[in-house]
Amino acid sequence: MCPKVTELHKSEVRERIIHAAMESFGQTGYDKTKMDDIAKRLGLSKGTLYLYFTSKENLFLAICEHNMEEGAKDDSKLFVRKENAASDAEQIYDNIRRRERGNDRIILEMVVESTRNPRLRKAMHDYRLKVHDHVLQELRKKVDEGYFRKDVDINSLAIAIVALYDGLAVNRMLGVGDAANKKAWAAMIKAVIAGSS
Amino acid sequence: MCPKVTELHKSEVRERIIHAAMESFGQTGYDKTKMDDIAKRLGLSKGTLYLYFTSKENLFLAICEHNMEEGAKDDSKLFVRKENAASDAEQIYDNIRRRERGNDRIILEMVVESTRNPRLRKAMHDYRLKVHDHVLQELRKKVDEGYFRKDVDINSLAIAIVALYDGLAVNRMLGVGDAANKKAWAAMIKAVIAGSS
Amino acid sequence: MCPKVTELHKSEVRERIIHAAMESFGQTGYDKTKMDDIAKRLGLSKGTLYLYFTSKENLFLAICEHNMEEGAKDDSKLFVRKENAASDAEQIYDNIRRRERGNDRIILEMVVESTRNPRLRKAMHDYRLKVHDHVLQELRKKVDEGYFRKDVDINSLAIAIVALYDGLAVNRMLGVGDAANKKAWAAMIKAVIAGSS
Amino acid sequence: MCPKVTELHKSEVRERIIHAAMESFGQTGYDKTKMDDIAKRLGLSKGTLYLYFTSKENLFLAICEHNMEEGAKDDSKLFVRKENAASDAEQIYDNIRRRERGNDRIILEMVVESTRNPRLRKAMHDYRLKVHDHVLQELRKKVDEGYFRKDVDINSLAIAIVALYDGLAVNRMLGVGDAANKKAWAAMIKAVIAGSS
DNA sequence: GATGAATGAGCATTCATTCAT
DNA sequence: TATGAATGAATGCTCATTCAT
Repeated sequence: MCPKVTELHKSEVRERIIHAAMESFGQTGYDKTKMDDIAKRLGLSKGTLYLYFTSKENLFLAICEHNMEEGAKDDSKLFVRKENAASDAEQIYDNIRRRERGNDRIILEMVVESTRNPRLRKAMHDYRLKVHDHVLQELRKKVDEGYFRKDVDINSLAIAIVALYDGLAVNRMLGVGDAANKKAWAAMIKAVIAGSS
Repeated sequence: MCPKVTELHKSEVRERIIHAAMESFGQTGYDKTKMDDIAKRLGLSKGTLYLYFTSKENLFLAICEHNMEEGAKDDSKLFVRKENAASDAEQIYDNIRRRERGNDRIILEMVVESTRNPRLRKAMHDYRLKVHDHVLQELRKKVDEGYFRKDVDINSLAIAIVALYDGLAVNRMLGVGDAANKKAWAAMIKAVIAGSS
Repeated sequence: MCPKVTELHKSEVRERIIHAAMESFGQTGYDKTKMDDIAKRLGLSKGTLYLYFTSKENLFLAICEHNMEEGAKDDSKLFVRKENAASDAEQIYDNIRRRERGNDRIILEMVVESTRNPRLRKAMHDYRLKVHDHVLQELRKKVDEGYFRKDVDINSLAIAIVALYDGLAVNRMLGVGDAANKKAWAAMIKAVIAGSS
Repeated sequence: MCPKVTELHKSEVRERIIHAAMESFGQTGYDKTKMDDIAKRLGLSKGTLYLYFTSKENLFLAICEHNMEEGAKDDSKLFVRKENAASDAEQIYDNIRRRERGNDRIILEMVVESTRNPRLRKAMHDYRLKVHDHVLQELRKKVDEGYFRKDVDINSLAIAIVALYDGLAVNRMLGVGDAANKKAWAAMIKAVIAGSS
């Protein structure tokens, strides 16, 4: 009778499932996570999950899309001031980290899975291009503002910066401490800025 | 009957299994790969695999160790000449790529899996440190040779360079073309060299 | 609030459910039909079905009983005139067909199910005897009227005629065209009449 | 190493599974029969069934095909002597009954299922035509031998005789005693013979 | 050593049924 | 009365692992 309440409720539950599933998939991995684990985490029954997602795979894909939508909303600045590039860089690192706290593992799984699932592959590839573009715009500003030389290949640099960030995620998963990673990020960014100015 | 022949044979078969399993795991993923797939790839029977490896998991771990031993043997140079840093960098990228041709996916899986398997985690963490160290030595030479300034944080740079490489592997898995990745690598390395000299 | 209206309404809805269920069961089969399918067919909710029938099985049994009540009401003539037995027979075939249009499948299911459900078994067995009896009365008239010889085993003939009709239903389900079935019916009846006169 | 032994064994097990499944499906019905029931009946594990049949449905179809092959092998005479048509007919009824002892239910299920499964539908329709043809040949002989009049529509009669038999199977399932069915069959056949001579 | 038939625990998914609203 | 979200028992199917040959 009151569609709004129902709709609200439905999308709330959907959201809750996505979050629980993200945690489960993140901790246990996609294949080893049982639908029942996710349900129990929520105090729901297995059957309920299937009211919201038609299959385990679709639940996973929904998570991927959710993650990417969250990411796409984000248009935070990358560089702030030239003057103190290093501490600026560290802050950027912290910002990105904070946004995706705890998602490292599931993102890696998404990457691996995307090599086998065309739908996911397209979504992630598109998103990747979007991220590249976002960084590229930031770099372009640096060029426009005269901080970077005009002959710098900012396109390639954008790709590399994103890759650097991803690589540090790999490091974290391998047990490399976050302090060391942050320093590595800052050192690299600093060197790049120095080399590009 | 000659034990040496038998031993030789055993380790040859072991090796073959490892390679077949690497291909299967790489293409299909650890969980989705069936022991039977690997056996068929070799023209062997499932049962035979269990004569060489006590479980699927141990086969996977053997692959990880194998990969890391292969990597550890490698002591190729990273930087050659300062003069043409960019093309030098491109060549390095190609060299690494050639060594691990097709292993991207399985390495990512190894990373993910390592977050859940202590034994694998330790092995990979140790290996990672070894790789960092290898790059660090190369950078130290640059400092010693006077190409890099002494105040450069080569430790962090080493970590970042390795991360950059890993991040480009992620890129490749997401469908970013290898040419773009190579350019990104070269641009970054070039900028770092410029900024560190 | 007027109980009569409510009662009327209740039995109307009950009737509608029975019809929708008959269609669903007929098309999809008892086991493969979901309560939800029936509900949707009626624009009702699943829960409502349970206000009228305590279980899927009871709904099915209600259908069976409904079908048999409908059949029991029927006291149409079987034979009309001796003179034109064949066309008479064809007309009879058409009449029966018209009465149970589209119910072939569900009746077969009812038969099969009756072998497992005592309550249904009894109901259908009783009904069968009633049908046999109905045909028997018709045959008896023929004997009385002198069309059939007195030594004819009309009891067995009645059973056989009903069986013949059922067997043609099986034929229809197997894709034997209705024209061929009708001709078969007519030929048999004609031969029987000829042989019994 | 010894394919014959293996092949023999495999087809023996296949056969055993088919028989066990026929019993289970016959007793419990297709949908209500669990793969586990069939396995237990054989002292096998569920998994083994799947070594021989890729799915429950395919096992069912294999049974159908098996039944029809068995039926197709059969080329027993229908009519023997004109002189004592009735007892002859009773013997025929017994013969058919003996051949398919206990298969009534599963055959009915096959009929019902065939209306939903194209592959099964075609197989059963083809088989039905074969049976019609078989009876037709027998009737043709009667015409040739001069027992039946030439103007008898033996084609339709063939269809009707087969239908009559099927209808009696329905009777049996509804609890009509076999003695009564046999008498019905004999009475009808006798009347037909009388009416066709 | 090698095989591959057999196993059975494990899991995704379905759906009749319930019940709070 | 009617709803439909939630339930959870039920079941088809998979696949790592074992073991008799």
